[in-house]
Amino acid sequence: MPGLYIQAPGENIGWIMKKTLEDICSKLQQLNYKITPQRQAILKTFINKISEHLSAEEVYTIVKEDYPEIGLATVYRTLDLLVELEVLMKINLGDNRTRYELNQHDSHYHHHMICLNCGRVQEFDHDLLETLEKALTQKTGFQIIDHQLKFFGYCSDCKAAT
Amino acid sequence: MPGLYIQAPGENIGWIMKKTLEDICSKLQQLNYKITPQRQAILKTFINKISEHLSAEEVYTIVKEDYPEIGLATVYRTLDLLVELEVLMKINLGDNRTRYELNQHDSHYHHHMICLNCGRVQEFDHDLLETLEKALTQKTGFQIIDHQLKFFGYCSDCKAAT
DNA sequence: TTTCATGCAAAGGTTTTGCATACGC
DNA sequence: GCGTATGCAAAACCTTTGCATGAAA
Repeated sequence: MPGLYIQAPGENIGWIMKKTLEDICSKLQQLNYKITPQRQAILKTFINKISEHLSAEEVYTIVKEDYPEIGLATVYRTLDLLVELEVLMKINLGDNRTRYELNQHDSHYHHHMICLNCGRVQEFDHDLLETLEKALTQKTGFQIIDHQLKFFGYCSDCKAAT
Repeated sequence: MPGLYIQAPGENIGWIMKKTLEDICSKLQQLNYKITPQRQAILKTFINKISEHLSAEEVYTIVKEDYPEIGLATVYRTLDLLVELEVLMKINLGDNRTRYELNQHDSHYHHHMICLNCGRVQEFDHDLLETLEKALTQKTGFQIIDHQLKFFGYCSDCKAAT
């Protein structure tokens, strides 16, 4: 079976299909974007670091290890492009900088739990929201394409420490 | 009955109790913060503009009308203080700037629907999420204090226009 | 060869900070 | 009067842009 498989964090709800580097590159190619080593290096960063929430600066630092001549502007331009192509999505964790994450079309229900004490970000996948979305569409006529859900609170470790 | 009452936007689910300026000022006073005209002016901005999502610059512009000598740094410092005191909460609408909103403890279930076409932000209150939160706490031990939920899609107007 | 992508540096925008002054209590 | 809050200006960040060069197709 083709594709990289990752396990959903937090709980054992099965396996989620992920795009490979080749899939994304052929998408770029079809749209007449060039496959440069910089773009590949940035893509690899996300594919290797799945379920992280990287800022542009963090991507820059990671990519610089393998590709020291890359410029920060290229990182920003590539991230913008990948968001445009829906390969990545922007998220915000409240620290005044945009963060990026692989856009998992297959795991649409992807939420963050942010600990107010230690700052740890956990993920949680759940499809219960589907009911809420249906009710919302019925009542308001708003057609939902995507969502972002953040829970703020205290993680089990911090709760235990008090 | 004391308190300012506002109607929940989007649908007619009743009236929600809101904090008055006096309530918040007495909270400041109790914590030994000084009641300055600048702080009052900023608070009034949020109380008068309920259900808006103001950036620091927007607050600055509005307050300047009544209080032209105010500085932008004061606005930032006051907003930080009010977030600290849980009078306001930070939200992010994806436009690279922090926005602030009255923290409605009583209407905990407060979500945003952001139109990908026209950028309109509607609000939606719903308590269905309670079930999801309970399931999440049971499974992960994460104690939820607050949440932010964003739906991205197309509002009824934009959907009709296509 | 043509066109697009890159790197650098500068500029733009938002948010924070240092410090002397002003003001609430 | 004491101690905090303010205004101003500068600095610190994050992000975008212009332009000459370099590399992909």
